Amino acid sequence: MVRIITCLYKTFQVSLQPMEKRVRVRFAPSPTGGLHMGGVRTALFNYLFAKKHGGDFILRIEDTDQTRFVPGAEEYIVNALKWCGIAPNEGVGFGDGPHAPYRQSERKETGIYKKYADKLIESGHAYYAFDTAEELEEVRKRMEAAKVTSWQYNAVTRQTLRNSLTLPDDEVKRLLDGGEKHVIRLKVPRNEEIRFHDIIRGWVVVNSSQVDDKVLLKSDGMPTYHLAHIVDDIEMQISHAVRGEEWLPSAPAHILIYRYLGLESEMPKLAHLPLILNPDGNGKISKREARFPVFPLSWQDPRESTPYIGYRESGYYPEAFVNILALLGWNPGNNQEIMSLDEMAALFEFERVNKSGAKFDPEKAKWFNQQYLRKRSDDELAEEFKQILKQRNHSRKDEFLVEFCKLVKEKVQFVKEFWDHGSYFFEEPKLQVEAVIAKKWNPQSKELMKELQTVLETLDSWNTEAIHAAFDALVKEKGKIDMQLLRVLLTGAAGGPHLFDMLALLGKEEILKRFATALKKL
RNA sequence: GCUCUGUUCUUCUAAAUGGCCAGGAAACUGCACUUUCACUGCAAAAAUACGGGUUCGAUUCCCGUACAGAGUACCA
Repeated sequence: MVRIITCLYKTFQVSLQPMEKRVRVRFAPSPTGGLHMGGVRTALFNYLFAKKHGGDFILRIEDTDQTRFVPGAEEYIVNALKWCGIAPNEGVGFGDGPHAPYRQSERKETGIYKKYADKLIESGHAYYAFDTAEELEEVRKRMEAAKVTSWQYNAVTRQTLRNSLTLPDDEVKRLLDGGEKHVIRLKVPRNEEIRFHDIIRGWVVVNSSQVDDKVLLKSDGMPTYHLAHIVDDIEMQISHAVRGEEWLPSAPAHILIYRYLGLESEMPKLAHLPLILNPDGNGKISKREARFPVFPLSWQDPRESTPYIGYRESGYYPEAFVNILALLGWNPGNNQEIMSLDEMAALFEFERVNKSGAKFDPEKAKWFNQQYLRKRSDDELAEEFKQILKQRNHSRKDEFLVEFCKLVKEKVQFVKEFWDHGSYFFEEPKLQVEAVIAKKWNPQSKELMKELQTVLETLDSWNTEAIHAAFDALVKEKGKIDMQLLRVLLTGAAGGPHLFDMLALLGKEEILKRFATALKKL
């Protein structure tokens, strides 16, 4: 009877977990390069979830692979999260906290991972393996030649390899004492059904025959991800492990580790996020081929010569960037698309995260930025545009810039585009004989323009209404004046803001000067 | 190859535990407003991968096929 109850309990353990556990989530990247948008989204979902439940959001650096360490990557990650406005409240770069250190390489020094690995050895759920990486490589090659497609170190094959399960005890002891290089592997049962629940995907069942005897502790003494993240999640009292879909296949191994450690009841709930896919073609986003930014901030890989441009440098607002990311795989259930972090957090839940991967649409991303740009006041935009103007060695009075932004605002998606759409407000227009002029320029229109010039010259007050009135009066007297021709003459552009507004802003002196040069040139 | 996970308009997606003409957004097209471009408004077009079941009824449940993604390391 007790057995049955225990068995039932084990089966439903996950769902019987107390719900009151404080929400503590972590983002745990490895510093192997710049953090790309997929990683940022994982961080974002963690952040939103923590925020919604008033929990903690932790940044842990998983730097257990010394060979892949990239200088600057960690700092980049910290800066990226800050720029996005989703700063963790605990962890590397964010003031640490009660569970310091938060870098696995430093945590390793405390012996914590070894302790857990030894525990598994003691309970008979892990063993020492002395096969070198080269030897195993050799085996794999041989098996491949023999048409065995995926050879694994597992319940069957470990019986023919050099490990503490096949070697005599005294031999094992001798090797260990002699400092022989070895790893510690998880002893995965041969044929056992492993069930686990994912908040996003529901129940997943995998047979243990599909999971290999994962290395837990490497020969250099470092833990692998599999061991390290579990130890840390337990030690840091993580309530929900939120990570990318690429971890789903190894989740069964993780369940086993928790189970063998006797920690299944303390195991964090799992949520595997869908991937962000490339807009054209298939597959995940590749930083090399993408025709849109992949990184939040520009990233210069020390191993490569050309930097990758970031969203920030492309002119995206962090609010827009984060908003785009949030809606890739999640939606609030209503039709709202533009949301602040606070609004998103209030609405966020994993149950509303999609199971399938989402293709990223760069065009819609721009639209998002445009929405946020429009929310800015003309004053704010002027302030932002001032920087860009400065780079071009121009400056204007604030009042001019505010008015300029007001006129051009509706045409742009990015602040930097103010320049593209209105450079002629700051520089002399380039008067090329383009199609418009070629078609419309003749002695008659030239005469009209001259007349207009004279009329404007005598104008006392210079504002939209006065210019408009003067213009109308002239049209009444002399006939129709081609607005587009006039525009091209004065700006060099075929389109733009309302003509009279533009004249008013540019000022009488400047307009008359432009009339003069245009008439002289043509 | 094997394992796992997916599959609603071109794209992101909605439609609590099966039930009104499958909804919204981006893009595209048209119209209106602008003596321009844009903005805005309106309109149009556009989907349940395929084949079987279960059911009075399936986007929703089950099976198969196809396609896609991920994993298959002493990497994370």
